Amino acid sequence: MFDAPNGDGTVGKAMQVLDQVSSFGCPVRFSELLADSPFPKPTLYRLLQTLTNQGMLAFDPERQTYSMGIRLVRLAHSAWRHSSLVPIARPHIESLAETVGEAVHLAQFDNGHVLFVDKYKVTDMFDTLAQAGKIAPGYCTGVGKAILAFMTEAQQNRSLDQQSYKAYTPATLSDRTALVAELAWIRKNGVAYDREEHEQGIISIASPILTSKGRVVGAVSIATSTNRYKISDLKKQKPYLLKCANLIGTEAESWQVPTWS
Amino acid sequence: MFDAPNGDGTVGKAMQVLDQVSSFGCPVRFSELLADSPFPKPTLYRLLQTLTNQGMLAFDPERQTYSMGIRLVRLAHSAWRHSSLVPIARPHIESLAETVGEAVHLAQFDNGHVLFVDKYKVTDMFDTLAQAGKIAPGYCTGVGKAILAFMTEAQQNRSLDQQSYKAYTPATLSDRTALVAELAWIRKNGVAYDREEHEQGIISIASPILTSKGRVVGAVSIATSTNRYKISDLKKQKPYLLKCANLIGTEAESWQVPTWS
DNA sequence: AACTAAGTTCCAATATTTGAAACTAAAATT
DNA sequence: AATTTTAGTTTCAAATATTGGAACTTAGTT
Repeated sequence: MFDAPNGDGTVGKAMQVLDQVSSFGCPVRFSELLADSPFPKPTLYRLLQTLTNQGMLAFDPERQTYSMGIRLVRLAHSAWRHSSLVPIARPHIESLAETVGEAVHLAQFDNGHVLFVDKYKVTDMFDTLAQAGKIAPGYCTGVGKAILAFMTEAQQNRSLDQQSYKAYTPATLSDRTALVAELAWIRKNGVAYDREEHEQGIISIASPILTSKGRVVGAVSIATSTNRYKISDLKKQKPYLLKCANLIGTEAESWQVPTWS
Repeated sequence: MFDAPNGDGTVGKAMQVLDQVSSFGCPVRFSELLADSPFPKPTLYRLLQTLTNQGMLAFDPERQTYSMGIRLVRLAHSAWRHSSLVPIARPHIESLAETVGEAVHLAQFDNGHVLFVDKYKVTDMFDTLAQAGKIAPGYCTGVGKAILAFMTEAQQNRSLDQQSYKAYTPATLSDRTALVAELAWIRKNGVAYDREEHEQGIISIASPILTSKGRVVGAVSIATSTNRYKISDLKKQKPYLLKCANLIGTEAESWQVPTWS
């Protein structure tokens, strides 16, 4: 065996534990973690201790529970400001949202998932923060499909394997074959549509953000609700969307190109 | 030697590297990192590789630079939603901001620094996200002093050692003795004032958030600018501020108590 | 073409991590 | 109150991953 299945040493294991705690989404006990951990008891125990020491996790001694640590917020602030598309994309997203009068999302890809890094909605500017950092599946969102469609074949295969293909709604493309066909269409068409595939009543049109060399670095979407608009209405916004994605792509070029494996 | 000065094993070192990259605040080359790294070349090299593999860092192959990884944004989202005071404090902060008509900040402590986890300003709801995750020094901010004043002696000593005591403005308390005296006063008085100690023209009144057992878990502040108000005006808001801090403290009690060492 | 600096790999010495088992503390049950 | 069960913590020798000096390979200069 060469090229271990995953996990680089102790650090890799520690990150796996972080993910696990994060996946619980609420303070969690040692034994709950142990129950579905690949690690033996003392190993998990020490990893948790180390991470807590480091402020990556927080431990509540009264309830004996672990949750995500505050240090992550500081580190992520850095990531968000410097490493994502946000700083470049902000002005373009704002102006697109104002032109079309609907919510605009900016997303990047992280380990098979779509990660929303910014959002702008004309009416309520509220939940920007609540949205940033949120994740959604790749196979059933507009932004997800737009990114998947324009990946290299190797990246795409790897990502398609990571999808759950759970049918969130009747419209969800819930198997790989259907998705692959759709991706081919998207690649030809240039934009992806979400026809209530993730959430009933929510539709969107999404465009990949490409660098001049054709590398996908993220996606922008215009999202709306079915009781306001139909897919055919979104289709009319395509030129604005493409222009926005294009501007971001060009500027991202001369800035920074993140890597996903 | 027993009990190493800091750093738990490989994971600790990896986190140190993350911090270092974060402190650059922009994409950074291997050699720049190496220049002020305590680690020898191959060690640093491998840590960077591991972290990049894990998505905690992003590597731009064209420019050969590292920056913070997108995975952190996902992890921090979790932290922000579940482990901070934000979910409990939100409504109270909003209502305080509306009562007093000024910007209200919510902060927690992270490794000697003040970490802003939420902000509410009546007029512009814009930069909530831009603010969350931001850090500021402990010794020269209202929230920082409020938290320091109410720590246990052990925590306080540890934190006082971590301050830089840099004089940001003429009003900055730029040595430990002066700060200790001020903290004693704050402890007696119940609230801390920032008299343009961090930023010229910005003043604030801050209250610690205490649990019923007297444990500090964060701080709230009302901040304003000197061309609108004076410290004596802020003093009048003290009862509202205390009430808000108190409500948050009580609710935080029955929720979750994070640990800082 | 020769030189320099930046980035990458080797490999034996070394320090860390590992996990079965033993132990302790706290609940739950008799 | 005594006993059993469960959850959390520690031990320690064996197994393993990490370490870093030095050598090597690129890429960029002069």
